[in-house]
Amino acid sequence: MKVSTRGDYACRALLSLSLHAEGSPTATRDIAERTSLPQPYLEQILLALKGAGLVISKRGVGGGYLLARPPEQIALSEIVGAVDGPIVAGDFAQPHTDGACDHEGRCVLLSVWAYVGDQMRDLLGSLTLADITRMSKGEIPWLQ
Amino acid sequence: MKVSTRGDYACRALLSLSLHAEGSPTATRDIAERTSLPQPYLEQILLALKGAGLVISKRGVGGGYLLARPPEQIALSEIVGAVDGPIVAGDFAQPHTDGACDHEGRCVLLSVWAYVGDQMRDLLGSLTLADITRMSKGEIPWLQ
DNA sequence: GAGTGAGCCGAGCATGACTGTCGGGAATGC
DNA sequence: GCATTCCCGACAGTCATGCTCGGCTCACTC
Repeated sequence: MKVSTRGDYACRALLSLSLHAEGSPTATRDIAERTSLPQPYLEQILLALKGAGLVISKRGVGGGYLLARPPEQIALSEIVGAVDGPIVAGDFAQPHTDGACDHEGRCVLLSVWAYVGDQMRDLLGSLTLADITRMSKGEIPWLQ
Repeated sequence: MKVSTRGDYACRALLSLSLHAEGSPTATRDIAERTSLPQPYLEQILLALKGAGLVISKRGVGGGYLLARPPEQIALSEIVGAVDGPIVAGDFAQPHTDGACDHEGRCVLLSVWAYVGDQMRDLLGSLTLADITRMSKGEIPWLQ
């Protein structure tokens, strides 16, 4: 799956929250400034992240967003999945709901795409927000 | 990257060629019938595959397409790359061409997406047309 | 050399996703 | 009651995708 800019933006926003975690909420505007993302768009994204339970929000003056869990417990797969939909390698119709494969090679390839999607999900699942936070701080080397 | 229906179609077409390899070219119409893909669309795809050097064509009566190489030497990454463009996890602008990272976490995530794209390319590069041909024939088990 | 079967190729088109913007409503705290 | 901030729906512009159509070109055969 190709992660869209939404997925990238979501990760950058959460990374920003992780880098400046001080217990108090961070306003959308501040996140937008720090990451230089378009603020209204970022609002939508944060809303989706809230819906997925990755952040919690606080309204009113002094409100904003907080990570719902420690960064070690937030995988990139969750972030991307929350804003870009399920992580799959190809979104095709389900195979043979009523019988066997009707056309040459169709189902074999569907299984291949499913496998690739699984691998991708595993990979993104093994990377946590804490990991990229440490990378960002230079504490651990970047992925080569 | 999400493989589009084009990528899926391309693989199915080449799989069909691999399954019915008899030395003589196979016409687009026959491939379309066997795979039940829309023929005009399939034409475009085969043209792209030809451009990538994966198939060779023969014009005129009795013409059609042939695999340019034995199936063992055709990786899925090549097929998908030929019709869907380069296999990447996110097609964002190149980072810091003129200096350092300007915005928080941007480059770290770019490196992450690049890494994920590499992993995906490796995975698809390790699967050959011969593999899925054997899977299709039931000679080896499907990927789980 | 005329006809036929096939690949080649460009144009076009409908649909939907993606990337945002905008305006207003609702909650919270001073 | 007022400012601040999240919440939410609508909408618009652009682009990729999936696919069709028509005609050209090449090669083989009779």
